[in-house]
Amino acid sequence: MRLSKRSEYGIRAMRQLAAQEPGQLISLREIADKENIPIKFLEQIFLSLKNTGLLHSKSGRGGGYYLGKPAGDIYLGQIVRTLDGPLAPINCVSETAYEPCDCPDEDQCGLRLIMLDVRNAIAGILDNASLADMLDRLEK
Amino acid sequence: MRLSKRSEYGIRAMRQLAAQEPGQLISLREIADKENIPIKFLEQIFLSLKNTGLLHSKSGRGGGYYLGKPAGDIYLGQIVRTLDGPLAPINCVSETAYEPCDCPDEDQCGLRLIMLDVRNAIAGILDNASLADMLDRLEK
DNA sequence: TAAAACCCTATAAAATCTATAGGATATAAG
DNA sequence: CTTATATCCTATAGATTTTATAGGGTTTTA
Repeated sequence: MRLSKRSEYGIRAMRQLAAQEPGQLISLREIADKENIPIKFLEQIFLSLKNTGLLHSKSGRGGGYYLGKPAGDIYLGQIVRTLDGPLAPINCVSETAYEPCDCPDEDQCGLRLIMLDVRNAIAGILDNASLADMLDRLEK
Repeated sequence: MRLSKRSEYGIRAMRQLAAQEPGQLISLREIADKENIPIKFLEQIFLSLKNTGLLHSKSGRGGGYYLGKPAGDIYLGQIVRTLDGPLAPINCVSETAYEPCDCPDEDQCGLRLIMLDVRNAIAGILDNASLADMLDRLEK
């Protein structure tokens, strides 16, 4: 039930961007240094986040990254799904990557129903926790 | 956020035992056949479950496995922790494998607080879902 | 035109997960 | 008392995933 380094790094990096004035750029190097993340690994992570629109960038000298949406509209669930794949513990309870399992009746499989609860609980938290929320909790 | 095959197999196998009359033995072979689990892999899984007391066994001809406790007292949380390790997404929110992270103040780290919610949600479900509950849900 | 930044793909290195192998030990039946 | 059947236990192979690095290309600004 682990959060990968990939996601952890991604979230921490996004938090740096969220703490910035909206639209303000930060370079990869600066974020990697501040958060102690291997820079080339973070580059890959940012590439994925760009592809799903959570991040924008500006190339060239003086360039950098900035959030694709207001920090209040970026939820950890989106970040984790982008970087780690589905939140669901097993595919037969996934919203984004559903695949049938081979139990005879999915609606009567106790294991599946419990894992569905787990999925819903995880998604309920991560899909309601925005980067802005994360910063707020920090300030309290 | 995935449940390993190891845990899935373990839970499914334990469910077979839970469906039995209390104290009734089933052999490894029979369970592996019924649940379509590689027998030698299941053997390893059972070894771990025996070590944590969730399973007992009887050697020799006519031997087999049976639950170490009533099905109502064996919770999925225990099985998953035994087979997959801690439920927590990151170690700094783990009850069973706590390790400090390197944020300056853990009580003010928004990421940690959210992951703590996630851990508590997962544990809240899996530590309250027994094998007996799982069978009940099946019958409804 | 040179420096600094992002862009993108490939690959290496490490770790983890899944599965198999094989012999040791225990028990019951014949 | 021997054989068949089962668990016990450790080692290791094979596959996959995760983490990290490499390296060259493109864009932009000074």
